[in-house]
Amino acid sequence: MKRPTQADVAKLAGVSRAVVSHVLNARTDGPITITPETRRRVLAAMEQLGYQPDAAAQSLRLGRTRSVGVLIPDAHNPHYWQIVQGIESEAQAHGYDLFLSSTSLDPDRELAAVRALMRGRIDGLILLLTYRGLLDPELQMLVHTRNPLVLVGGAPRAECHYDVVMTGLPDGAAEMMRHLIGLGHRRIGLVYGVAAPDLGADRLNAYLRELAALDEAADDSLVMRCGPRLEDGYQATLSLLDRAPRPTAILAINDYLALGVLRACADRGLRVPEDISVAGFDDIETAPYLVPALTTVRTNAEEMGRSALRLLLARMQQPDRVCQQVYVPSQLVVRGSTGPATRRQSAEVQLSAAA
Amino acid sequence: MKRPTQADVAKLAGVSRAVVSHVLNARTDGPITITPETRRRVLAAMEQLGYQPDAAAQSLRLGRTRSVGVLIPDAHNPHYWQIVQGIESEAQAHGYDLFLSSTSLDPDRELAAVRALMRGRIDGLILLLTYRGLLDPELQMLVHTRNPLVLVGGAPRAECHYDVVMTGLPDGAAEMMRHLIGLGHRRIGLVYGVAAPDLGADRLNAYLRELAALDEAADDSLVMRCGPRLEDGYQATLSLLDRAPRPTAILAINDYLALGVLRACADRGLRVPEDISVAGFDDIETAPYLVPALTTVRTNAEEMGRSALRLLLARMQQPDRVCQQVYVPSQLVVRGSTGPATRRQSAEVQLSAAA
DNA sequence: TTGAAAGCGCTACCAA
DNA sequence: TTGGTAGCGCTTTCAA
Repeated sequence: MKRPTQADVAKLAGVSRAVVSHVLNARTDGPITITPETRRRVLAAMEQLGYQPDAAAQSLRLGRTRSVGVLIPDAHNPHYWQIVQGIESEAQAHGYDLFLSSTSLDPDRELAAVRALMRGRIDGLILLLTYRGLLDPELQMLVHTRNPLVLVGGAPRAECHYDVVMTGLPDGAAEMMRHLIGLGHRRIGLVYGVAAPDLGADRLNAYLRELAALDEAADDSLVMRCGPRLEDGYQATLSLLDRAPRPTAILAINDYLALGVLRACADRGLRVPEDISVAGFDDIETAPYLVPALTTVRTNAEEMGRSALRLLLARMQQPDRVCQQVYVPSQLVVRGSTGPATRRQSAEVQLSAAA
Repeated sequence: MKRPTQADVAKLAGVSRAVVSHVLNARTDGPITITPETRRRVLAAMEQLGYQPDAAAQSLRLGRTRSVGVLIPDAHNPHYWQIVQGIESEAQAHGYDLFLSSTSLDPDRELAAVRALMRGRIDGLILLLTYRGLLDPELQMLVHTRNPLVLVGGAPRAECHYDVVMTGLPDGAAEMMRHLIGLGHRRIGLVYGVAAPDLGADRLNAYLRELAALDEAADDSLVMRCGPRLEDGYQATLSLLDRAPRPTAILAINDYLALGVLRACADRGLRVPEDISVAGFDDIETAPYLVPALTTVRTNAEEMGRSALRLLLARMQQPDRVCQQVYVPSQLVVRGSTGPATRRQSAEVQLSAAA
């Protein structure tokens, strides 16, 4: 009841194991030639036995596994799943399998994934976002030992130590701020719900810069730092809404948290966008179907995933090539959740402040 | 610049390769004993060289990989990701890695995953939902060749050929129907958006049964069959809403599609739940944060995932054990998206029918 | 208490 | 055109 091996196939077909291997790998390019008849017999024998080459033996022999690992930081946010999907489809297209591991920014889990790489379990690793636990020195060590590695979503940096897929979020966030400011919003809250302090730095910086461009004295008092869970975003928004004067617009660090923001606004009896504007980042698949449809910055998650895998494959084929930073642009998508800051809205704010 | 092997460690520590292996596997149970001093030297050598055992060699030798595969049918629906998360966390807890593959019910991709199992790439396979491509005979063949296999979400069946995690959706769907009927709804639409005809059979049957209990002459004219995409659900709902008389409630086959339903209602100017009630299935994480919060049937996705992995592990340890069907109960969760079918609502229906 | 060696299944080099 | 065979890195049995 054991799995059949090449030897079994060879015996049944009346040839040597080497021939079976050659037939299997279609080694007709070099000096090897197999009689069509022999070939047919071998294939028939494989079919009859239900033979499948053993992956472990192949990996051991060839020194590669045809599989890549992916590490995601937050298994709840659908945005990451979208990136994984891009990676997965591209991997499948190239005949690679995907190892998936989720860390909640847990250094132990990250280390486990890195070890999987170093144990030859996977041929390369894709990290979504930058990690606290996996600091630059460790990453550089990996690269130094010539382990293929791609970072997705890292900020662009002067020195390039490993391949990176960058988002256009910094530009997109600036565009978003100008959109809101253009609508007359001045008190714009930011629900900064991230698992690690600098995971949304790109958007935070754009937010602060655009506000400062408007008013030298702008501060970050409307930035609500909170955790990455939906409930965190919800609670953060509630306390933002209870400020006086109340913000006229709220920006969530991503679309996922924007759901919590919308809920909080509803619970305070505020209509979106008439009473308050709400927007997010990522353009998750459900964003256009929300009521109201969510204004956001599209980051093209699937494309990022595909780019990451392509980068990884290129690195695997050519370990010494100069490292690359691929830029996947983002763009503002205006939908129904943002609208003008009206006079009436300001009046309401005065009232609630007085109350 | 190659990875260090046990031989390198042995040489550096001045012992034989066998000793390294023993130290590595903490083989202190049997007749083997290693001097603490030797042990220390070996560990130091491993540390110094950054030694990691080679996974392929271990798999080849041991005949197992400590990894399991998961096949998901629809990478868009967040419900499946929730199940994957449950599988992943349980797998991690048991030291197993996870191979992920998504098929859009594509038989080729399913076959590829099954082959991965048969090639010894993974120790076991978890299939989310039943498949068109992978019909019973094939599955039984797999089981017959003693390949560990678990199905998640299959309907309960009399003969049990493989381990299954069942949902309580049939009961939950009946409960949901009684909830709507109790609110006075009679014309209840069903947006049946599935990738394969019978993937929602449990809910469809409950729907039809409860309607028939109410009115012998009930038919399925309010069942809108459509694809599994958000846009499909949206379009299906639009045509449902344009019926006269219009349904007073719409049930989506899952929460994901319910988003499309909510959007369609909004686009037709209908308020939920005042003008029309909407509900779904699964209780995806965002369901309580939608506006209005979604009434649904909770299926406990993470628990299903964890159960599936436990079942798989048990099967792997004991290939001959009698096959099991684990039941993960579901329960109705009433939130804001469902409300009474009011008289006014009926009047409106008349009006729109007349118009 | 430690070492030698077989062999897991495969690929690829070399000889015939 | 086909067959013999070394060896990938590891575990484990047996001998010393």
